[in-house]
Amino acid sequence: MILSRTSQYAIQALIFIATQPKGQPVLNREIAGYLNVPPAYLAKIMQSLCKGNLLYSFRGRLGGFCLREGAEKTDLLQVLAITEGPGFAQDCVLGLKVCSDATACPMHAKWKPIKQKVLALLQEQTLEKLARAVQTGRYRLTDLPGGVLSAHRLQQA
Amino acid sequence: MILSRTSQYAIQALIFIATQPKGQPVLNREIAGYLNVPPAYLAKIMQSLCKGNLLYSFRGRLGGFCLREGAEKTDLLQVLAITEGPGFAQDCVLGLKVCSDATACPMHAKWKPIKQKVLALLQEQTLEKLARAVQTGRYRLTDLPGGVLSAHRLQQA
DNA sequence: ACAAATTAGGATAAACTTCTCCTCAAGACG
DNA sequence: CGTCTTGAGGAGAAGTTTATCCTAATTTGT
Repeated sequence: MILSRTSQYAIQALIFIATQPKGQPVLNREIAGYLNVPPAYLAKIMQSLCKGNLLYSFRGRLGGFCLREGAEKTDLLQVLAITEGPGFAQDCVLGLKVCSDATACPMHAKWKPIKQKVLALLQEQTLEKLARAVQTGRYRLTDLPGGVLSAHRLQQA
Repeated sequence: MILSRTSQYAIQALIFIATQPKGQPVLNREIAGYLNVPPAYLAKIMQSLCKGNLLYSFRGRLGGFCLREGAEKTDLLQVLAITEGPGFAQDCVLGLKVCSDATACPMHAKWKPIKQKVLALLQEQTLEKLARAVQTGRYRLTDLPGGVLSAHRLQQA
């Protein structure tokens, strides 16, 4: 798997918030319910996204989370910097501590250009773009519910 | 990280064996020592590579592991099928259980071509090729030891 | 002031990965 | 046959990621 569960939840949550009316806080409970992920665990992730300056949080009634100003322009690489930690973009495929052009593992030369494509892709996908893609109804943010029901509904629509 | 430690050790070990004289068993101890990985853990991995039909194992004096006939042609995707399990090649970036052209996550369309490049790369790298790359001395299979010593020695040789 | 709702944060449990240790089985060699 | 060497395999320790629970702090509305 290329991304940790934490990162997957974080990305899903951020996209979901980006699809919601701007500036109106969304409850952790709502997000977790919609995404079908453990609420208490998601709460921790939301906390780290706040510390990473992507979200504002509000307590009490009318509380919840909403995107910080300009955060719709955040790209996935920035999100992953928070959830996977730095170094995510640099690790060697074979796990070598040092693997650069000067002194490399046997995969390095071939892997490098592909890794750069992956990184470029992550950088070009902003929350805004992903949210719009979901809003068209052609893409899903969550697993299919009971069965294939909703897939059929989508095709009809 | 894209590969588990187990997969990294497995690949390193296989490449190392592929650089050694063919048909002459290599000791687990030697491999672990060379790669600087925990011997007991590597032994488990070697076991699973045997069960995956990539290696033969021999017990007792003159024992050790060597590549099965034709195993030099094994590509990394085949190795990963053993160490990461099937489904490694199919997982959705966002973790959705079902994510196909018909019903996809918002990353799917962009991610698919890149994933295929990654898979193609893994498929084109065989143990044979990687072993040869290491044998030229221009690529390393292990971390630099104390300092940069061995890198210099390799360049001289 | 009080009650209700919500996030913050610490402690800890559960699950998985990585790693270790010990005993057993098998082969080589005297 | 006995001994040494090596991998096989089971049990479980250690570390990390994922998940849960409880209490405290903060905000809103009555």
